Order: sequence, then C-alpha cells, then structure tokens
Amino acid sequence: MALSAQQTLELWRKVMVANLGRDHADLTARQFALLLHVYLTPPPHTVRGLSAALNLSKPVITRALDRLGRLDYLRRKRDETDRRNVLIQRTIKGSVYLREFGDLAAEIAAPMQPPPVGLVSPP
Amino acid sequence: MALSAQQTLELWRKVMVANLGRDHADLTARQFALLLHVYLTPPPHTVRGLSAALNLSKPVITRALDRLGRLDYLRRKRDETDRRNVLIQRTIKGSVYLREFGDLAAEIAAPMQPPPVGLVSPP
DNA sequence: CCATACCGTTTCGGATGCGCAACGAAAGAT
DNA sequence: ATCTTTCGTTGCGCATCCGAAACGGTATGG
Repeated sequence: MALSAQQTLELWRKVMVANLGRDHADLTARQFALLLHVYLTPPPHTVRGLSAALNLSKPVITRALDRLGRLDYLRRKRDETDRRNVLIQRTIKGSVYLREFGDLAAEIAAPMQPPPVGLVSPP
Repeated sequence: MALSAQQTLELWRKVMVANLGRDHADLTARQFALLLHVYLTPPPHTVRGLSAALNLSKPVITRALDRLGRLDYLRRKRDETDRRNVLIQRTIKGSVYLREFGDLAAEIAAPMQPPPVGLVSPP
C-alpha cells in the first residue's frame, strides 16, 4: 500500500473535516481509539486489557465506557465466570457508526493518487 | 489507491493507538482538524475562513487557536492591511509535530496489504 | 462625521475530562 | 475463616471545552 506521509496527512485532513459535520458525538481521541479497538480486535475485552493495550489508566477506560455506553456504541456485561471482570460488548449502533466512518474514509481515499499539495515550511 | 473501508478503519485504529503514546498534546478532533487544515491548504487563513471551511463556530476557532498557540503549533498575526483580520501562521514546532504524525501513519500503512480482521456484527 | 457592518474575542453558566487516591466487591491463598 | 490480591468504580479538585450572546476595535458608506 504505497502511501506517502504527505498523502496520509491529506487523507487524514479530509476525513476529519468531513467527519466534523457528520459526527453527532464529537468523541475524544482516546474514546475513538477505544471504540476502534473494541470493534477491530478479537474479544474478550476487559477494562484491564483495554487499559494495557491502549496505555491508558483504568479510570480513563471506565469513563470512556460511560460515555460510549450513553451513546449506545458499546455495552458492559458482567463476566459470570469471574464476577470481578466486566466484558465490553459491541452494539448495532456502534457497528453502524464505525462502518459509516469507514465508508466515508474509503470514499475520500479512493480518488487520491498523485502527491498532493506539499507541507510547506514555516515562513 | 485501493483502500477498503475495513482497511481504512484498521489503519485508523493502529495510528490512533500508536499516537496515544507519542502525543504530548492530546488534541481535540476539532483542534487536530484545524491544525491539519492550516498546514495543508494554501494561505491566507483567517478565523472567519476557518470557521466556514471547517463548519465550526468562530468562538470554537478562537479557542482552538488559543490552545494551539500555547503549544506553539500555530501563531496569530494581525493583518496590517485590514486590522480586523487575524492571519494564522505556521510554526516550526507545528510542522515537526505534523510531519512526525505523517511519518508514523505512513509507516503503519506501508505493511498493510491483505484485508485485515473483519468487523464482525454484534452478538 | 456618524451610522452601519464586519471581525475576532470575551463572558457566562454548564457540561465533560483528567490524574490521583481511596473504595467495595469478588476471587484466591493460607 | 481470615488475609491478600485483583477487579472496576468513584470522589475530589482542577482544567478545559462548549454554545449563545454580548463586546470593543476596525473599516466602509452616506
């Protein structure tokens, strides 16, 4: 996948700008990373595991789950075999949200070919 | 640039997770989009112009500029031909920050080829 | 001149996030 | 049974962000 740093930045810019209009949620970078991680890596997911994988403190994970849970993008479920654990589960709404984001990004990435406008140095 | 929605999501996940460690700033999605926009689109940039281009209110732009200015990623300069305007200028530190981010993303994108782990539907 | 329009900033009240430390519940060890 | 460890959560104080409205400084038109 030949993708220069410049192209990647340009892609990132277009997707983020396009997403500013679409996104009703306005998630933090951490919250978004957490959401992506849960949906794209194999379960099970626990608070402790996410804390380690994302290098974030446990309270940060808990609060991100609060927010994503309020949005119904994610759900908590007690682990019945070890009731200390909390398993994080996906939801329909979260799947839709991420799939739309992925489609949006893919559409923007498609017509990108030649190296775009350069990142000029400061004056 | 053949890039499926799945691949894009996976790329996004890896970059965001990798960036959680590197990023000293923890920028908002809006702040990051603003930063990218200023560095990747041709000047001049004004508050009003950015507000329209990013579909954000003027106070949001002002506050983002406060934050990015404190970080020395961006600089304000009064327009001397029309002193009502404020021109937003790039800085060395901002250039370095974005270039490192672009390099990181490009490195992560490089080894991605086959369609990665699927986005499974919720249970 | 003076009125008007424009630009970016500030103020206000309220919501949200953070790090750190302490906490209760549950499991495991002795 | 009790002690210890592990789990996720919560309280605290502080910083940041938001939207809506009001504000002062600057240009422009009559």
